[in-house]
Amino acid sequence: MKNKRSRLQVITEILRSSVVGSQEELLAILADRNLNVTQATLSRDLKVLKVSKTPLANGTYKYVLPPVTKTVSPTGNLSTFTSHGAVISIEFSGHLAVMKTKPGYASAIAWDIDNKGASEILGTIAGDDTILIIPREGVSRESILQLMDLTFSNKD
Amino acid sequence: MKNKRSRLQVITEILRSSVVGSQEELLAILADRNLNVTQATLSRDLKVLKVSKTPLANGTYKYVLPPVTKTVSPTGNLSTFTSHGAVISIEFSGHLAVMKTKPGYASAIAWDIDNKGASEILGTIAGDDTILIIPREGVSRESILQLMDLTFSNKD
DNA sequence: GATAAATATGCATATTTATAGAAATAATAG
DNA sequence: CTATTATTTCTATAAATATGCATATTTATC
Repeated sequence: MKNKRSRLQVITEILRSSVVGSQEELLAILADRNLNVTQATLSRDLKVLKVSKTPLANGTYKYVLPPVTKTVSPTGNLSTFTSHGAVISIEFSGHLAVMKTKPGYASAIAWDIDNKGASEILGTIAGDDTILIIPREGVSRESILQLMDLTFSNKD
Repeated sequence: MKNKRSRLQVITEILRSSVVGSQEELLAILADRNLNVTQATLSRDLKVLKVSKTPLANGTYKYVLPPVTKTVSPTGNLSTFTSHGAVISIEFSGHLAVMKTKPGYASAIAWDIDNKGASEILGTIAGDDTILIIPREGVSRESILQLMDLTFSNKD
């Protein structure tokens, strides 16, 4: 159907922001948003999204999205920092991105990021091997990754 | 029974070393090792172990163990600092935590936090007396506090 | 356009997983 | 030891999830 892509998007948003313990539950939430599908479809959606069901400390369950860690493999057009292999990973939490680098590299790489002059990025803060990247509002994770010349290599 | 502990141990070993796609399957493997339990018990075991079922790229499923939280390094772990009063406070804003320390301590403590290898924490960035702690998505404030060997003095 | 191929969905149902008791086993107190 | 209490496990079953197949919808090809 036309709306599969957007449904998957909505599902990830829901799972990112709330604790959902069963497909029935998620089904209801989707229905609230006028997304009416059956449990069968949902099961398949979750499979596509690689969402896993995991037990929580409080005795309940939660459907969790796969980590958005992209282990780094540079695209054709290499920036200096990715080609040096100094960037280890980038992962998101909320609208923030955290980039891990080799020890000592963070400041240098952060400088590079800042000096791309990309409007998508509001600013960076670097420690020794960690950079906090603060995107502007409304900037997607994908576009940040693209900006960093990173491609996905999600693993199991 | 007396062998619950060891059974859980065996289960983790199995799950660590092979791809198991259903409880029935795991059940059979356990039976091979003369560990005869019912699926009901297994379901509870997996719940205790916080094992999650996640879709694989090849269209099948796999039971995966939770990320290992590394045990503490011999010297200077976090509780040393917290118990000696170098950590002044920790407070949350959104999903971020900000820890205040005695002047000059921040980097050292941040290093300790990083080196706990806790999967709950995406990264830290330290100044002189302030540490920004970025938890992974979906990680509760409580679990961050626990991780820091801190207890609550108030609400949420 | 028409038609073929590919993709997505629902229905019905099989399969899988979780849980409420009851029963068994172990631990503890007197 | 015996009674009491707590754990662990099982049986039976409920609840949740996955999937085969038929149908609808979209996309590609002519």
